[in-house]
Order: sequence, then C-alpha cells, then structure tokens
Amino acid sequence: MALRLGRAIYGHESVARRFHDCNESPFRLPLRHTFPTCSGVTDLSTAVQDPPYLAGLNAPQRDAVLTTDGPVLVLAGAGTGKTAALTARLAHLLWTRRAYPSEILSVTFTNKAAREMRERVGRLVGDAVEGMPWLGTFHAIGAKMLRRHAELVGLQSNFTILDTDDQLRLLKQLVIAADIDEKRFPARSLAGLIDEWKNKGLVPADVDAGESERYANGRGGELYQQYQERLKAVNACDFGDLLLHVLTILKRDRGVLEHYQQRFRYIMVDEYQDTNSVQYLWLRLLAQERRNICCVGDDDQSIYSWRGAQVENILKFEKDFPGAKVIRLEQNYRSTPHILGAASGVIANNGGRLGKELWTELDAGEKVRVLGVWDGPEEARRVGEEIEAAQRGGTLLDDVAILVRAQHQTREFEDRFISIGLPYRIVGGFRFYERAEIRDALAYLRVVNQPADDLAFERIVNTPKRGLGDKAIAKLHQLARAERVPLSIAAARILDTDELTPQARKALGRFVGDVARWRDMAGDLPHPELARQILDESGYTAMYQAEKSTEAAGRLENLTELVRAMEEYDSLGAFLEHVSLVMDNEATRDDPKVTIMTIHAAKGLEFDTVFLAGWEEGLFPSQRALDEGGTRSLEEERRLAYVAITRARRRATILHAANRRIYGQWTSSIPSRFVGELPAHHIDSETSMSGGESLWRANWSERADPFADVARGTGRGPGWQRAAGTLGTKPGGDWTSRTFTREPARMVESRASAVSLGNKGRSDLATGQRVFHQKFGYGTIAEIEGNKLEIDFEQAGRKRVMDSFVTAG
DNA sequence: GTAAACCTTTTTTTT
DNA sequence: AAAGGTTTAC
Repeated sequence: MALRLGRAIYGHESVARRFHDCNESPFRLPLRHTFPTCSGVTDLSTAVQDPPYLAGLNAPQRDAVLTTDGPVLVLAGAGTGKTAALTARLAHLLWTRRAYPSEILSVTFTNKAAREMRERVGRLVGDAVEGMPWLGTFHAIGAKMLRRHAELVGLQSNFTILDTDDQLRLLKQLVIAADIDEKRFPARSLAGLIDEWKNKGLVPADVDAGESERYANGRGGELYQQYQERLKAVNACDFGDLLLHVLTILKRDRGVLEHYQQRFRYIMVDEYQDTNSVQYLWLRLLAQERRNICCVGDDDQSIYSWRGAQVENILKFEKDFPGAKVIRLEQNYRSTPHILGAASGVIANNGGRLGKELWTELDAGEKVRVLGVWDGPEEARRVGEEIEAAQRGGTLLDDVAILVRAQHQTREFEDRFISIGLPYRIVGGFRFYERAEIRDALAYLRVVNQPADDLAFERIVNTPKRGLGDKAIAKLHQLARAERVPLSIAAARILDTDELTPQARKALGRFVGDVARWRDMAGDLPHPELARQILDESGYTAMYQAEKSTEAAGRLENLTELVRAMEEYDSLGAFLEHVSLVMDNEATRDDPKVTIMTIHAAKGLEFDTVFLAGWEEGLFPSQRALDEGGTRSLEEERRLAYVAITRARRRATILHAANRRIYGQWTSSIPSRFVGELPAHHIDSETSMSGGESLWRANWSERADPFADVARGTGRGPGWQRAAGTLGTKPGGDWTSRTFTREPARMVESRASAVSLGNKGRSDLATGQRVFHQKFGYGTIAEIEGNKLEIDFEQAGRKRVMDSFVTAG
C-alpha cells in the first residue's frame, strides 16, 4: 500500500525528487484540493471512501488528522495512538497536497522518535518521506538551519558541534585562565549554568547580575561571554547553541525569519510538554505567521524539567494561539486495565494536571506484581528467573524490558545475565561514540576537516605518545594566543622558532606534516579510506596493536566498526554531523534480546512484559529529587513512575530491594512511596522475605509521615546511625549473605527498627586488636575510622583496609 | 615525560 | 566499587 500511495501522489520518483529540491514550488496552489472529500471536513467517520491512512483511527484521532489548519493541541495520554495520529496527519497533508514534503516542519525530541516517525510516514506515503528535510530532532533541525546562516552569528558553516566532554575541557581552560579556584567552583557547574541559560534563550548580554552571581562570586556572566568568544574562535558551538544561535538569527534577521515562516506551511511538534524556553520561542516565531501548528503532548509525561523543559508551555498553548482547537486522545490501546489502573493511581497524587481519563477495551489481564526482595543481586536474580520462565511460556526476549531509574542500576542485571547467559541489550549508557578510541579517531578526522578545531587538536597531538608534554603544549598555546591563530597553525609556525626542545620540535614537525598530507588526501580519497590511512599513519592503530590485551583488541574492533559506519555517509562532514547529533550507532538488530534501559530512554516505547526495578526511596524517587527540588521534582519523579508503568502492554512487575550497595556501601532502604500509591486492587504483592505482607507496609500505616524519620535512603544521615545504634550489629558481618534472605530468626530482629537497618558496622573490632586479612595476613588495628581500618600488618606493613575484609584473629 | 600510587568523588535523567 | 584526578616516584 505504501508504494501505491507514493506513486499516486508523485507519479514517478524523479518527479518527487524534483519537488523536494525546489524551494518554492510554482505548482503548489493549483495542486491543492484535489481530494475534495478530505478538505474542510472534520469528521469523516461516515465517509464512504476513506483514504488508507485513516483506517483504524478513532474519532478524536481522525479529528486530529483532519484538522489541518489553525493551531491544534492534541492531549494524548500514554498509549493512545499519538504517533499513529501524528503520522497519519503528515500523510494527510501530503496526500491532499496541502504541502510538499519540504514544507512541513516536524520536530521530535529524540533521534529514536524521529527515526520512528520517518519509518512510519514512509510506510504510509512511500518515498516522499525522503524529501522531508525538516523532520528531525530540535537539535538536528537547528544544526541544519545554522549551517545555512552560520555567518550571521560569526561562524563558518563547517563549524564543529562540541559534545559535553569538549565543552567541559574548554570551560576548564577558561576557569583556570580566569584564576578561579576550580575546586570551589567546578567547571562542571558552570557548564550546567550556561546550559540552563541557553535553554532559557539567554545570550551573555541577557545574563543579569543576579544570575551571574550563581558562579564564582558573580563571574558567571563574564565566563559565559568568554566561552562564547572561544567557541567562535575555534569555529564551534555546543548543543545549546544549535537552538540559541538560530533563535538569535530569527530575531535579528527579518528576511531569514520570513523565509522560514513562508516555507513551513505546517508545523508539528511531538512531546510538546518537553519543550524548553528556547524551543518554545523558536516555534512561536516560526508559527506566528501561518499559525498552522499542531502540538502533541501529555503533561503527565513531562520528565525533562532538569533540561529546562517547561510543562507550562503545554498549559498555556491556548493562550499563545487563541482559537486553538484542543483534542484529547483518551482511549488506550496498549495496556490492560490493571496496568492502566496502577499507573493512574500513582499519577493521581500529582496536583495541577490537565487531567485525562484513560480507558481501554482490553481484557483485565494480570494484576501488576509488586515484588520485595532482599538485595540488589537478588533482584537481578529474580528478574532473570522470571524472564527465563516467561521464555519457556513463549514470550520473546524482544518483548521484555527492564526499566531502571539510573544508568548504574543496569550493571547488576548485566552481571547476572552474563552469568546465566541471557541475551540482553543495554540502551544508552556507554555509547559507541563516547568511547575513548572512537573519540580519538574522530578528533583526527576533525582536525583534518576543520583546522580551527583546537579541542580536537589538543586531544590527539600527543596521542599516541609523541613526547609532546605539558610544556610543549603550553608554548603552543602561548603562541596561538599571541598571534590569534588556531593551534594547528601555531604548531606549524612554532617549528621555525627555537621555542621547543629539538626532540619536541622534531615530533611536532612530523605531526604537522602528517596533518597537512591528510588534508591534501581528503580531496581525492573516499573518506572511509582516508580515515583508515590516518589511523594507520598516525600510529594510533599501532598503539593498540602493541598492547596485547583483550581490551585493546576490542578497541581495534570498534575502530573498524567506525570506518565501516562512515561508508553510509556522503562526506566526512556529513558523517561528523551524524556523530555529534545522534551519538548512537544504529542498533544492530540481530538476535532477540532483553532490553535494559532507563525510564527516560523508554519514553515512547512499549513492551509486552516490563520489569521496573529499584523502586526504593532514595533511588526512585531519587535522593536528589527529594533533597533539592521539593514538590516539583517529586512530582516529576512520579510522572516518571507513570511513564514507566505505562510502557507495559500485558505484564508489569515492580521490584524493590531491602538492601542495596550505594557507593560501595551496603545500605538498607525502604520501598518507594510510589509503591504505596499503587491501588491495592490492581496489584499482587509478594516478598521473598518471610512473613507475606512486607514489614514496611505494616509499619508505614502507623505513622503520619513514614519518611520523616528515615533520614536519607543513602544511609549516611542520622537515620541509619540511630537505627544502627539501637539495633546493634551482628558479629561476623554476614548481613548481606544470600542465605540470610529467608532466615526468619533475624528478620524478627530487623522488625525492631523496621524502617532502616543502616549499613553493617563492626562492633567486634577495637584498636590494638589482632585481626586476620585474606591478602595481608595478621596485623594489629592501629586506627578505626568509620568502616575503614588502619592496620599494621606483620608482613605487609601498615595498610588501610575496609573492615569487611578482616576477621578477628 | 611517563607511569604508578594515592586520593577523592560519584549516581539521575539527554540532545 | 569504580573512575577520575592528583601527587609522587622513576
């Protein structure tokens, strides 16, 4: 069907191509309204002949698709067929020739969403989708616009897009140059601040004294200014600039603004609840003229406020665009009533919602299971067992996901799944392009591609080791700054001086010569071949070849993979653009695997069977949210819980562990408050510890605020000290052993404090005591500092060891 | 200039 | 516990 539709519109592929390429098509107007049944009618449910893209849509969805003109806000709850409606709408605009593919601006937040949209539209309209240059993430579209108008903000169009790593290195240099104590005012926090400003749409001049005060006693604004100047000097910009620069251009240059206002006949925005201020301002400018803007979102799924997202944007849409039509999608096609009920029960605890009633026609299905386990490893073990059982029952691994709050939780599962041989895939986390070897290789390419890229130059000038150390680099910097030229130019010039030691000069000379040669080669060599040669001639590959570890072998493999990935792009520039924006090596879909990922990464996805791990106070909701953001961020955590539950189609299992290792310390924790918010009739509770209904629940109901007492989930605060104090600890320190899990006798003891046991301390140790250590043998305790011991070993001398590694001897 | 030892910090979440 | 940064030893 897809093919036929594509042909029907464009007749021939080459014709379609021509359309995409021309900026202003002369045919536009006469071609419109070719399908009178579709225009101006808002409800086609009774129409005799539906266009194919309307098949299977419900009434509000159709409404969303067919209301093409004027501002539209679609409030789409989880699993209500939002993407289906959005893609159908796109297809409709194309089908009825209201716009050419190149005249529709369609923005998403994640690359994943953009990719999916492209695929689904492709299925509906065929090849026409290839002519949709303006379908992508905010950042990708921003980059595209910025490359066209770079000179308006003092950049060249081949500017480099810096990632957070480069950004931080640059800032660090500035902070040090400004003689600011980096210990007291970390560059990291400056980076965060600048990011925040950029998300708000503030250029350095907009940063007032009060804002500026937030870093280094009021020097924040000054450093922001310097940072922007540095970026310009190295012809680079960061993520925030992709949007902020474009906004600046649109505000400053009427011609450019009008061009885009004319060009984008229709604008569609996915996940509108996650737009931040720059994005909002940007959209509003572009949509102002034609007002054909359709935003789709769900205030209950707003989970990016830490990135500057303003849920308010969705709440004030009607004010921004008077006369806006609001459409609600409330029929859920994804989850069973129990899952939906559980999710609704949790989210109902939030205030200030727009409010939606989700309903479904599906059968009740299984209740949501709540599983209490002893500790992290047991959690992973249980999930592994459950998955294997489900597998025997016919569930495919691709239909199973484990969702976690924070990236580090994935490790526990990874360890377990490796040992039982369960195939898994971790989404996000250490991404391909973030690996050191890949970043090094890319730095080489960047230096060749863009001579002004000082950050890339610095990264590789002494990698592999060429004997160019701090001193040589400092001299280089000095010269570069004095002559106001990029490092690569300064490098060539410094060779004519006697600034450097003869050795250094020789090494640098070779490097400079190499780079020059590579730049020459760039013209006539296909870029993957160029990359191969660079890696070879620079000695980079040799560096890892010399190292005979399995790790090095893996790195070499990654480099090969990198070169292979390059083949799919037309030019080196296109490839580098892809890398900086996508940071994702297209998922190699192969064997079925369980997916492990963060809840954030799971937004917009769905799975048959979902495990939600680590629902404990301090972990989820996260400690940081509890400490810093007040109600606001607690509610965001709750929305996160809502998103998590609603990923499940048929089966959802929520887990919480009584003990977990945090920063290498065993810490006990209580179940998340969100567990308590799950409506009882939608869940089945079970605990692997003795006593059926878990202890916390009994204890909880007796108190007004069960959390008031539990200082911090992390076990550092007075809460655990108090608990540990009243409780005492077990000699031998086997609190964490697995056999302990089902042993009732000790559970009684834990009931005494019920809420928090704290980490195990050692009451059996004292200074002067003789102890035994596995590795160091016998020794005498010289000092005790928390759980760390200073011990004079008879053989090994004085060492600091953790108390858990010694036994009284 | 480099490598090894030692200390400190870290854990949200993403483009 | 692990990674990162810093100091120290060669």
